[in-house]
Amino acid sequence: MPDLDAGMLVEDLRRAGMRVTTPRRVICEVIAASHDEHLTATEVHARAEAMADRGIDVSTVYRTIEALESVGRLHHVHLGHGPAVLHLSDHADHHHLVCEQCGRAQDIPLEEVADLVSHLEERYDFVAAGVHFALVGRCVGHDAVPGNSP
Amino acid sequence: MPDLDAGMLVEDLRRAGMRVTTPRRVICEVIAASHDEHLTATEVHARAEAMADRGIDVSTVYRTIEALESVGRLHHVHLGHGPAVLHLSDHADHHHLVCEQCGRAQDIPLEEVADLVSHLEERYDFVAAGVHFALVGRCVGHDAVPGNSP
DNA sequence: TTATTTGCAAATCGTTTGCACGACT
DNA sequence: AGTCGTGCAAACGATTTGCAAATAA
Repeated sequence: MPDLDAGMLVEDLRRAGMRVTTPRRVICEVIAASHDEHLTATEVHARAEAMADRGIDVSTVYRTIEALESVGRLHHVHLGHGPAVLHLSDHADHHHLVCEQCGRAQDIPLEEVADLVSHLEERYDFVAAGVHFALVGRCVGHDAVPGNSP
Repeated sequence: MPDLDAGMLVEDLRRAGMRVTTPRRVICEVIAASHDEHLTATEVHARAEAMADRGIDVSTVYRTIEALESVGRLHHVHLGHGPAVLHLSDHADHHHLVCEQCGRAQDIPLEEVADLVSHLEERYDFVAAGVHFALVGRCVGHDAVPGNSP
């Protein structure tokens, strides 16, 4: 099941004239299997190394991510502080509520913000990128008066 | 005119039991004078050094930013890729449209998103932090079909 | 005086790059 | 065969930290 998607990613690379190598295949596998998780490059790297017999370099992961992005299959977003997280374009059916305390990102469906986004695009001559929307705050568990941090 | 705000920042630090030093005074000066610009820590550092007679270390800038944040006077947000940008809390009357091409951030007034935000807060048990809202995309000049980057 | 801050230098984290070797097509 | 991708190591920018000397309270 995850294999199907990985194949599509790989195909897209090939179609774009790029080469299909073992590291790339593995990385596509990992990314395809992640579905709507919010993996970071480092996490992809870890899983790829775990999955492959041979070691894979982080730079290769970044370069493959770049390749997949150039083909329009993938996006990376900087939610809140930490590292960037990846999203498959076809899973880009949500936005994020990011907790600045625990860093967790809760997904919110597209429709919730669709009206606002199209309004803003029209009003400000702007083209929103798929998943690149984040509202930062605190989830209830971490609710606190701003400025009263421990 | 910028002096007034700087004084308030400094006062808040003092009130919180923190010490008021020359570097801090200068940094507050710079931040207060920046109003609704989106300064990065590095830019604050540059301006502070330019303004002071003595050199000021970046780490001092970061620590002062942290101090001002702990007092609730300041926030820093990661808009798009690059470094974090600062916002005075009382200038937190806007959100951002961030162009992923040129990195520029256009302000959008609070009211534009107020309804959505309160809706999301209610629906998802979430407390939004003032300015921490960013919609990433491309401004018209940089409009392009995703995946067709040069 | 005495706890805080400072500056400096070094460490960290995420990401990028140069380069010679190895592998797709 | 020739180009493109790889690993490695080193460079990078942003941010953080340890520590001894300087300073506000």
